[in-house]
Amino acid sequence: MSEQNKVSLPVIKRLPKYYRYISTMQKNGVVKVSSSELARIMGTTASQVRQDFNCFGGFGQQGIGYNVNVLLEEISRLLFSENKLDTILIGTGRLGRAISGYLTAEAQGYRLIGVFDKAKDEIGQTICGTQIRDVRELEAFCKKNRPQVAVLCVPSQSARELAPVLVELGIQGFWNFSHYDLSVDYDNIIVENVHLSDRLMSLGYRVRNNISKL
Amino acid sequence: MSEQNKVSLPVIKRLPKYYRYISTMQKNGVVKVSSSELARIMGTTASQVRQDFNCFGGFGQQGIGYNVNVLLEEISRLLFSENKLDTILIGTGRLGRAISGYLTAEAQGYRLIGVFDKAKDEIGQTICGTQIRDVRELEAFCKKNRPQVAVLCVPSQSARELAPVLVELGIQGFWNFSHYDLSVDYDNIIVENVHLSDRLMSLGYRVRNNISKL
DNA sequence: TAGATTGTTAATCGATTAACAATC
DNA sequence: TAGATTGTTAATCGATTAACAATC
Repeated sequence: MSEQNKVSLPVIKRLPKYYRYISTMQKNGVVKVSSSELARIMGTTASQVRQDFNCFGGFGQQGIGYNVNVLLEEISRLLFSENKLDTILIGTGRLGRAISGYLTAEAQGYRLIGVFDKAKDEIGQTICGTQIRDVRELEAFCKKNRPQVAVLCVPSQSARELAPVLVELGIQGFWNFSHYDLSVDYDNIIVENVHLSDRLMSLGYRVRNNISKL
Repeated sequence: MSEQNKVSLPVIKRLPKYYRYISTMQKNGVVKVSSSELARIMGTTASQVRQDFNCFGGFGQQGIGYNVNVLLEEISRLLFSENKLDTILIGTGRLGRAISGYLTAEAQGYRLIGVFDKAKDEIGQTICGTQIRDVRELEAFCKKNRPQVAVLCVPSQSARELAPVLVELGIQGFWNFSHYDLSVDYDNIIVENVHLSDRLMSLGYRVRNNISKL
């Protein structure tokens, strides 16, 4: 995979956006699109569109443009995969429940195989068809089922305690909703942080100071 | 406020992180910190810390470092404000409920003044002490109460329909959980997008291609 | 062939990092 | 005064944008 070295994080983070827009186009029966048209719709530049696609070898035809079906197929191939990522979720509070619903019902490329909490009254309940397990079973469960991804919907102190255990158990990627910054303490793991409170704070700053331009 | 022009978006997005770390320090009784120590703890560089703080005029003392109390006070002053932002939330599905709980209980600087849904069986229910209103009352409610921020926890089609109405009603900032890209269609509004599915897709790409480094 | 549009190289822009003078 | 550490200017780095040759 010499592919990956050329691809910067900003490009990777834009892939889902391309996926969204191109999916819609396909649904609407659009057959072909040029980089400039796509850029116009997405609010970016034609240069960026072409640069981005060329990180992965280039999906277009000179003089013609991009075939929507081909484009969607290539981007789907990049983002998804036949072998889904086995995923566990820890913390079944309101947010945890919302996220497990999403993971079960909508998320492509993931399979939610276990849900954990430490609260006695949560354990045993079923959410989205999965029974909530005692977090004390986590280690045994992971050793047996080898999940690759962990979703953390717990307070930051719990996240801090869970992190070394989960890393040790072979978790490669974290979807982190806690305030704890995993990436500061661990180098070789992959983390997507969703620090909701951070986003809300910077929104507030921007609203009060009227900073709209990205 | 000549302050604001010098401050780039990356800096603004880092403010909450500073706030988190410095709050913890204060709780732990730390009195003084240097840019290099703070950088070490936060996983960044001393240069960046000093540059960031100096966007706002500089909070430190040459030769000494930064006083934790002063630092926290200054950053709090930037992020929060005595006059809270009046906020409405639309969409009371699982995610909407989780977010309204968060807005009511934990979020600083915001006041949740209205919650809306279109489903008959949701309307009239109470979540976190707020009664769910019919989305058809939205216009009248906004004209009367003038909220500044709207939280969108609805599907993208609903978001697309709501956006022009809300902008017209004077909403300045959006916390957008839908897949619809508000910022493409509207220029002068402030949007914090939380595209959960996007983040999950890019996490998957990174896990499968083992791209950990930020 | 002429027009269109990509793939790719070059130029620009902005953010991060390094260096250092100011000063506590 | 010497040591430490900021504030601030300069250098570097990386990402975005522009330009253009290749080619359908």
